[in-house]
Amino acid sequence: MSVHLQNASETGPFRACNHEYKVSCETCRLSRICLPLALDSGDLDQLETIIQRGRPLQKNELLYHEGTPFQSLYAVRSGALKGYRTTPDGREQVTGFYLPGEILGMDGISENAHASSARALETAAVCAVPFDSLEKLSATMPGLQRHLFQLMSREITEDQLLITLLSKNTADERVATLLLSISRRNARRQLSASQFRLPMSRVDIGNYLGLTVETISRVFSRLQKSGVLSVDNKEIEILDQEALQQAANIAA
Amino acid sequence: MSVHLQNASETGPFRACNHEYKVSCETCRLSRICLPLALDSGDLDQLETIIQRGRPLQKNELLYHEGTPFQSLYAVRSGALKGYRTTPDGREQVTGFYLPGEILGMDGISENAHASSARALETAAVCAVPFDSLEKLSATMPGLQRHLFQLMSREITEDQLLITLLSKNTADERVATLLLSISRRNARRQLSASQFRLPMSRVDIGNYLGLTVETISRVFSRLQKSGVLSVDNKEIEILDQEALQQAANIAA
DNA sequence: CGCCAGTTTGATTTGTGTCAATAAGCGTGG
DNA sequence: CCACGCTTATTGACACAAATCAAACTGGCG
Repeated sequence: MSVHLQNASETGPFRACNHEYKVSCETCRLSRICLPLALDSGDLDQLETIIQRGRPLQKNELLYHEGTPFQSLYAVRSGALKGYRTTPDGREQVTGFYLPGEILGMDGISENAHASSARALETAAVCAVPFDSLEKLSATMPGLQRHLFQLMSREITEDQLLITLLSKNTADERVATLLLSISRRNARRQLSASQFRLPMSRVDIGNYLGLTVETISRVFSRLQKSGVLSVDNKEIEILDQEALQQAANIAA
Repeated sequence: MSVHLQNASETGPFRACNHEYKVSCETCRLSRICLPLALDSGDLDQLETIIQRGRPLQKNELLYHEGTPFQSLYAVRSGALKGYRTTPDGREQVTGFYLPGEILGMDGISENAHASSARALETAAVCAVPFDSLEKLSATMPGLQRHLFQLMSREITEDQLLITLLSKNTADERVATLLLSISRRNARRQLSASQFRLPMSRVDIGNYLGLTVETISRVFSRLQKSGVLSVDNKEIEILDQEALQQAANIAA
């Protein structure tokens, strides 16, 4: 299946390396869309004390693996990751892509073990937030507690949107919707909404959208031929936002 | 679309009726699988004070509607409900079925408005738990806070399972998986795992599984002909648990 | 008892998967 | 710097599972 089945809790970046990665939430330009959102500077200092930062993950490196003990939530600082589950017959289902400022790992809470795996799609820096500390902290910080509830609730509604997409929409609509989602998330980080590089492969896109690689490729070709997109491998330019939204068929 | 678009917060069962529905978590036989799980009797008393119980919902009655203000989580006491979202083009996507002891409404937390709607599939009794009270309570009751996090986390992993099902499995596998899920949830409530009545229509099943009514009907016929099931409209008997699990293709 | 929503079954169409082959990136080492 | 090999992406021909269209049947409820 893969050569990257190491146990992240033993050999992962947060134990194997003792370098200091001098970054703080306070100076992080993602703080307004990340965990710190909604915290005043006093509370932020407390949060700061529990956050761990390790060496960046290499492309294809595993952050955590399904079944291993759950300890932390993770915030993406740079790069991108994919979340996925392995089906009982050994295939992979990509359940989400995680871009800077986004939080992953919440599916591990219920069983105290990760229900999915996470792998870096490119070199990626990640902050680890030990969940037991976060739990204790959130009991004394109503804003944090609420933010965590909201974060998990948002994940639920986003999963429901994906369920709807998979259940009701055509290949073209699915791809268009994903592109619009990435575009919007880029804009949120002050990046271009119309020009960007996809961090994931066609295989991952197809897997995420319940389609084959070939179909993804065909859809890209079609959208390019009709002048909606300019596609150069992973480099995407949205030429006609309007038309792309049309193609997504109002399922944003 | 529907004649049941009333605003639940104004005309719903928790305001319209002043009857006392004398039930308590302590005497409820669902308490071990519901919210009270993991609470000692002192904490339970506190929880008890915030829970509201209204008159039962009629079949097809709306519990809450997407877009309306979020106030409470709901626990199913009896009957069954479906959760669904309306797509931008007016179709419906069923996102889940809720049986006694199960909690719904968590997708409303992130935006303070319900992201989905919930409708009774049959006469159903429901407990409402005002979320702001629950939040305050959980700040002082670590067990409750943890339980809520776990509940939401479980919802996420279940949504991920549905995503995988929709993305990777055939019609037969999807139907078999749903039947096994309902069977397992019945068993959890001490009911028969092999004989039960489906509370939802074929349309709802198809909608939930991303298939048409006709396909659902054909799958039931096939499973019956091959001796795996006995199907009499909504009355289901699992004749060969083993074979059904086989049909679900290890995607439990 | 009759009506209408819900269900079943059949015939046909279609979007996407599968199989196959070529082409284009990209890292590695000569 | 180019040559090599491997992974990833594109394009085409064909197959198939499920959708669609159509019609008959069933059963619950007024």
